[in-house]
Amino acid sequence: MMSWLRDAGFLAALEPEWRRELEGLKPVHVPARTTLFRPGDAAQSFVILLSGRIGVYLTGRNGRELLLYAVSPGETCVQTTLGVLGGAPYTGEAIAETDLVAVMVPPTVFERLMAGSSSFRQFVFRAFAARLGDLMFVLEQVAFVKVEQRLAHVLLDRADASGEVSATHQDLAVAIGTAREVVSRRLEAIASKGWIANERGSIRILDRAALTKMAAQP
Amino acid sequence: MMSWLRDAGFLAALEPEWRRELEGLKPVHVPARTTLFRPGDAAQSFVILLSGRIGVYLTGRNGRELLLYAVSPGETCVQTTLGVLGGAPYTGEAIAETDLVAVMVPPTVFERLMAGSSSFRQFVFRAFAARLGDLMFVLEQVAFVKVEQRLAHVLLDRADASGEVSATHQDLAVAIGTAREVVSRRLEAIASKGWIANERGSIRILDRAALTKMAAQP
DNA sequence: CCGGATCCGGTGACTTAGTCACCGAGCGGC
DNA sequence: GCCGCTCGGTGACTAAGTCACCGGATCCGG
Repeated sequence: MMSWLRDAGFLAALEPEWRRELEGLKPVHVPARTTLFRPGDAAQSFVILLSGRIGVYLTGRNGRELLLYAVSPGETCVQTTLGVLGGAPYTGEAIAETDLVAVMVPPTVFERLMAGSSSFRQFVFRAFAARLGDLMFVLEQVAFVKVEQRLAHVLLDRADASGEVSATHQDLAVAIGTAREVVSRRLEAIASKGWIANERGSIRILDRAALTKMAAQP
Repeated sequence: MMSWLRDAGFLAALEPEWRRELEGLKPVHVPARTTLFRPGDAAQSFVILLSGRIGVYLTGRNGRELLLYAVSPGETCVQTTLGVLGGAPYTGEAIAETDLVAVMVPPTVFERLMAGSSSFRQFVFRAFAARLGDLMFVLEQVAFVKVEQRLAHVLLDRADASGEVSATHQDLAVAIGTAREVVSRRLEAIASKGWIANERGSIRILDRAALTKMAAQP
């Protein structure tokens, strides 16, 4: 049987003596829509995602939600790690958006790897830096950028090759941190300029260039 | 001559053989109001603050600023670390708010300590976790909490024993991520209820209990 | 001690965003 | 076909942010 680590490209530089340590761990499967962590949970392991996608959300007291970042294969859910190693409780809510395959690295193994492998340390720090960057981006958007620009940005970001964005207004509202009604009204305004077309459950982009300009402008 | 490390309580658990490594580093002095890092800077070392205070700010394209967190003695400026170790550019702006004394740990020494000392690793991870927590708090406040509540919160947070808050409206606006005019108007509204008194450059809290309730309510 | 530059705060008018309450159309399952 | 749910639309209102401008307080150099 092939090792998952051999298939995954992201730890290719790992020293051979440490490869074995990781290869011994068996990947776990998780069905879509599972809630992986809730605020206040104490995390138990360092998670490396092999396939699927995890969404990490922040929920306000008013019930509104905000997408913090998505975890893709080869990445790790940093907040859980900090929970284990820094003693902090989990502040976001992680939801499996597809079926998942992931490796759970227990604290003892993690500690050995951090002590022994400089390339593992680099992997971990890069992951931290990337997540912190994601968070800073979201913060900047929410604090300083207008809804219309954030909306244009997320539409471009989520569009497939044909310009189709399959997301409900509610999904988009969570992605940019606003209310559903606001998204509905803005989308209508943009549609009236002929740059997009609204359908039930999806949006079709008609003028990518116009949206790009809209996302960039002050 | 005493070692700075002996005076500082925060790395007391560090193994003796690694203490020497850190004690050899000479603390540097930095005058107040120095800009330590700007967005895009590549950080060169792991910074441990011995005395003074550093403010880390995010600046939007519209010129508005937002206080991300403050670094106190015994803490580290995490973003610079991630810059060194994760290869990410610096996203915030760090300003010395008082005269500073700090130890700059060069990457080579940092790498040795991370490899060899489990208590140093713990120190670093706790620092990361704390900062990530700060960031999540700010994000939640900005995304979901009303200005009036954020304002009450920051006033209580910054008041001295006698209830005096020495900060301009602009300072408060940056602390809660809004515009100066908005702070002025809200403060006036709160003052008209008799809970605070506005003076030039400072606010006196008259009714702590009322503010506390205001900060908590949905 | 004076004059100007700068900092601090106040204000009106307006735009943008968020909230609340409610409705109706589309869609899926039985 | 009917029920119940998701999805989106709307009006009315409040909260927040923006812009332009003003006047008083302070500070500093001469």
